[in-house]
Amino acid sequence: MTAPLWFDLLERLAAVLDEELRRAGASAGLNASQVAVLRYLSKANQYSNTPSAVAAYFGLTKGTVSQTLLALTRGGWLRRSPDARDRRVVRLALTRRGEALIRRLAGRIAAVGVPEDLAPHLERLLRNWQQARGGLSFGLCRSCRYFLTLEEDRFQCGLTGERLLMPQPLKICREHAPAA
Amino acid sequence: MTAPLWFDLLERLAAVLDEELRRAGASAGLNASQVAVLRYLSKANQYSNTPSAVAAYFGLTKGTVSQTLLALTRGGWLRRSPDARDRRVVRLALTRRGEALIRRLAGRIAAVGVPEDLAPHLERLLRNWQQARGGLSFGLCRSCRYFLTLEEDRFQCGLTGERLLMPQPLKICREHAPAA
DNA sequence: AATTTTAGTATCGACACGATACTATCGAAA
DNA sequence: TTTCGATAGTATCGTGTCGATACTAAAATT
Repeated sequence: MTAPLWFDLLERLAAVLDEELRRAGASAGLNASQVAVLRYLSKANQYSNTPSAVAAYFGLTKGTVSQTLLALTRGGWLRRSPDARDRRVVRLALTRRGEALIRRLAGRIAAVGVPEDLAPHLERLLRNWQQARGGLSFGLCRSCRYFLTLEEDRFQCGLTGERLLMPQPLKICREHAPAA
Repeated sequence: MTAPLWFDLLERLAAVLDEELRRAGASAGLNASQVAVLRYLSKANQYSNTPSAVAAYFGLTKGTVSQTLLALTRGGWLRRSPDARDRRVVRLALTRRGEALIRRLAGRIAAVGVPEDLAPHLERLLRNWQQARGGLSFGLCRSCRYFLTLEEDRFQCGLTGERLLMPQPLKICREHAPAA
């Protein structure tokens, strides 16, 4: 029993990605995990910018994530604020420093020339794999089964009923459900 | 400046992969990094089963890798043996326990149904990215510029001149050079 | 023979990670 | 409305990762 070729290639890509994250954080004294968490939070929508969402995204325990968030907050990369409606919840947002770091990383990545039609293939792989594993999809809000377009530039979440303001539809949602 | 979509998808795939590795090692008391190293060594050819090759593959320092290999050796997952020709070199090989663990992981992955034409896309992405970064490719021996087929089932490395016995051509090589 | 390069180990400190135990808040049921 | 369970999060401990630095030994070069 040997693993399929796509898995071997993905492993190699993951190693390269990890090295990229490590390099991006090195000058700032951050490690790859910390940079990965900042990246996630820079893309998380209003339902997904909490410690438990981070834990679910990376498949880690709340305790582990709590530690990483503590380090990032101490370093001034992250800001924590209490949720207005549910006082158990902590909202996480990047500071200006954090955003600048993520932008620098994005700039380096954007320089990599890549075939046009790649993204759909990666999406298919991700969907199939997640379906086989039965986890959450963490897809883009806009691509969700519950995403509603009321009019031009007016959107709503069919699950919570809340209005979605603009960059939210382009972000990651922990409640994301793929189209049926 | 925002990162391209393929990078976001790859990040998510890497998180899922990491979770898979963590799960595979959990019952054996191994973490994701340790499982990743075992996976690499299960695929490394005769030029690539050494501590420095592991370090280069993952973009880590020799010291870091040395620690991980120590833990794996202590746990009986890995066997170390001196190289005959170069006495500085340590050769690494999985023990039967180590191979069994990797086989179990491969079995779970093989159950994931994936589109047929995926691998070429991943390969293109990997080549482009690595070219942009200027690192080693760690491709399959068989796909190397220096790989020679003498006759049916007789192969040779054009770089070292050595004969390559069979499963070597199917494995990863640290000296791999993509076809021009 | 002297020097440089390469392969690898040893040790330290910061942090990741899971496990366990804990607090606080929310929500539902009696 | 009290009780009870579920949920969000933190605290602490032990093992291991990781980079930095310093080191040994063998090979390659001059």
